[in-house]
Amino acid sequence: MYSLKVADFNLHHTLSCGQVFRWDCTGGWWSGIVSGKVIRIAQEDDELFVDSPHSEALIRSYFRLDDDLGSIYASLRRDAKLSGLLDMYRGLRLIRQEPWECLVSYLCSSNNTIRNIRNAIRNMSMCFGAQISDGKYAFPAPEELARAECSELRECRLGFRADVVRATAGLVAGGEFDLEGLRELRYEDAKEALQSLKGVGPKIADCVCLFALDKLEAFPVDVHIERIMKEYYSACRELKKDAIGDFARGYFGGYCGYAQEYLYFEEMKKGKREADTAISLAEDT
DNA sequence: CCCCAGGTGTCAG
DNA sequence: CTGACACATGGG
Repeated sequence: MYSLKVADFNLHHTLSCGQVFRWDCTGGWWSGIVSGKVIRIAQEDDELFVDSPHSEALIRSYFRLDDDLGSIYASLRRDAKLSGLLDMYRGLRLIRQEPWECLVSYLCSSNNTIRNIRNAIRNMSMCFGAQISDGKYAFPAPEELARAECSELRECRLGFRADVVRATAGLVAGGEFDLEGLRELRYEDAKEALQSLKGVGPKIADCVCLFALDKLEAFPVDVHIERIMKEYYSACRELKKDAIGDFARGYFGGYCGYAQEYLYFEEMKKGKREADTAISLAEDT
């Protein structure tokens, strides 16, 4: 167990905003699995308490604690809407995910719910990943998923996504697709390369670029982002998803990926508030 | 039994 | 190039 001082960091926002799928919070402590090792972590004010075999350097890299949020915020304050979100969710940071787990996670995201995505990832890890400790499993390597039968992946509740996950695992395990190498490419080239994979379109490619490949100018546009962008920015009213991403890059600039995360978190919380309201209204009747 | 969920591939027009 | 539709699975 060790601690480290942090500034402009909010652990809870960072892990709750929907960018990662394998973290859980109990009693103020978050626990997750990164690079095959368990991390337990908690925050009190500007101090982070870490219980993990991972080094402090790994933790700092994973949570992007070296990003200068002050200057990123300054570059994003283009309007009152986003500016309000930056203040409301101050300290929310992008996470530097592992490319392979990130790619598979978002392959599972198409036409799916967060809950089902989390279950599929947990099932795959239990079936094909190395056991770390009681009930804890590493995310399976490409070779491990490449060895899986599609029927076994179906049993992990991947649904129609089983085929593309297995095919992608085969390409990455066989060295035919150099996922790690994409980090060296420009954003546009990395995105194009990802889209050559079956099951990867513009949205999933942008997620991998942003969450795992350090392409902070990526702006994934899903149905939620499309909705909130059209609500906040009249220029987006008539635009399609791809054009909304281009608009965001031009409007917010090179750190628009950070803007996307705040907008997504807000839209997610708004949806949850509406659902809670609907429940309480139903209880009233 | 309807609809929807961090989309994408396919196939008419 | 554009729009409609299917796709497994779980939940409202």
